[in-house]
Amino acid sequence: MSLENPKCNCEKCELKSLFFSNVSQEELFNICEIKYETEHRKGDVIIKEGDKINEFIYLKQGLVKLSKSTSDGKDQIICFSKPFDFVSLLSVFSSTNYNYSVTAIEDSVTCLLDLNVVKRYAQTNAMFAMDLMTKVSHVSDMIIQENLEIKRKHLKGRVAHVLLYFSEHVYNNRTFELPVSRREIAEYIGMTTENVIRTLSEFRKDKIIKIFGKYIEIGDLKRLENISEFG
Amino acid sequence: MSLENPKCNCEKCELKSLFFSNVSQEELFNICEIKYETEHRKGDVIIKEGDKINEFIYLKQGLVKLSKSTSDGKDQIICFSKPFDFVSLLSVFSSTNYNYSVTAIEDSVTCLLDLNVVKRYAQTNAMFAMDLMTKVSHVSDMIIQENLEIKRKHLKGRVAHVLLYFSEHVYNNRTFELPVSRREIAEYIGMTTENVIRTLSEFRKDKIIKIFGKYIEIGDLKRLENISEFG
DNA sequence: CGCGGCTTTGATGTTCATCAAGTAAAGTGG
DNA sequence: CCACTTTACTTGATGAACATCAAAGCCGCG
Repeated sequence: MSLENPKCNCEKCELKSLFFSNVSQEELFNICEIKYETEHRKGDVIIKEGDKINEFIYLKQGLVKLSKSTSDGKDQIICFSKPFDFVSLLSVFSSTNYNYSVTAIEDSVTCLLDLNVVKRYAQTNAMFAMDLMTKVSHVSDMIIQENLEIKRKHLKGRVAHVLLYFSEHVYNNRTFELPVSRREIAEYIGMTTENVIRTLSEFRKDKIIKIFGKYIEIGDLKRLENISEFG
Repeated sequence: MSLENPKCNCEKCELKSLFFSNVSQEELFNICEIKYETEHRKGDVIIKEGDKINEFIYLKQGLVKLSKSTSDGKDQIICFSKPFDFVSLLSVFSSTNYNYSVTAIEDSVTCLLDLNVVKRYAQTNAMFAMDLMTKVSHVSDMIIQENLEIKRKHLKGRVAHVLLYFSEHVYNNRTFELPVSRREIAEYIGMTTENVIRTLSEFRKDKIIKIFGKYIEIGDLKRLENISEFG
């Protein structure tokens, strides 16, 4: 183990403060020693549904989608995930194989650790295990809440919800570039592509949003929030 | 601490083998010392949405539903839970308050442990923490998978799915008593009560099931499975 | 340049929610 | 125990929401 290992800059990584806070400097070095940082272009598949889980992957930079393909060849999008939402965490401790795919929807950087090493540390360092659990629990909860929220809304409310999600939760901006296609929005909210497009056009006609291809500008935030809540 | 404590029969409890396997006999006695076993009648609310989380509750016997009420006063059912599916586990490690309610849909028995004590053990016993995490992770995964499954189906497929769920997953029998009302099925699959009833009636007319009030007998399993998969 | 995928709009039909109205069952208070 | 109220269940009629089908324009890419 070399302290000069160029890969080994984890002690500066934001990850440390998030869930390695109970891992000693020395342990961290050991974990870093076997880590791989990988860059992914928009569209790259990072994890393929069905693959064996051998690693502990987390998203350092970018944006990804979790999805699952149905028996009739279509895709369902489970959620979108930002850095530190630990995309690979979900099945990691309960399955041997991934039961969904992870795809970059923006250029992204992942950090890959050997799962067995992480597990070994978790089995000996209880505080670390607890931090992991809190994270797993929180991420799962978010997904379940979000799904309930979408489920109770109609088409317009769902589309409005997604726009607000990207605007507020991902980009913190009234103007942003949609990282997903209309079809992907449809796959996320469980409606057809055509109806997503029709709804966006309608919002545009009603001057609630402006559309420039992939770019969206929210013009009337209150109305959009109202549609999301009651529409 | 008394070994003759009448409450203290945890060492015989099935729970032990499930996720206290890495807890020593002595630790188990300490945990048992502060446990409360409670009986609930069908319909009783065990956990109320919004309540502070002070305890670690698990289902020892019976059947419950997890639900959440929407802003417009209706209910959404998140999942049904059998013993050892650890109903209170979900939010316990990520929130201070429950964000759903738990209600007995059959006469049930819960076991209540002090959350702080459980947490304290988890923070010192890494193997115990890992077992907990595996459980949390697995339960969450099941809920997410199940929701995706329902989402991709139409009315008939969803109703068929629910019938098969109770028949195969809960009762292991072609004949069973529905533990939920038609309205609750509707709240679970995200359709209206009327349409759930209509679909059940249709299945009856097509001789796929027999209905005697709450009792259901699956007559044509293959057709029901087919409807669940493709209908 | 042409191909495939993404986007858009319109027309049409299906699926489902809503409204209405009635029966059955189950709980409630005298 | 019975009248009363409420809740669950059931069916039909109607209209709204949404999927499907079709056709055309657009854009990026080999």
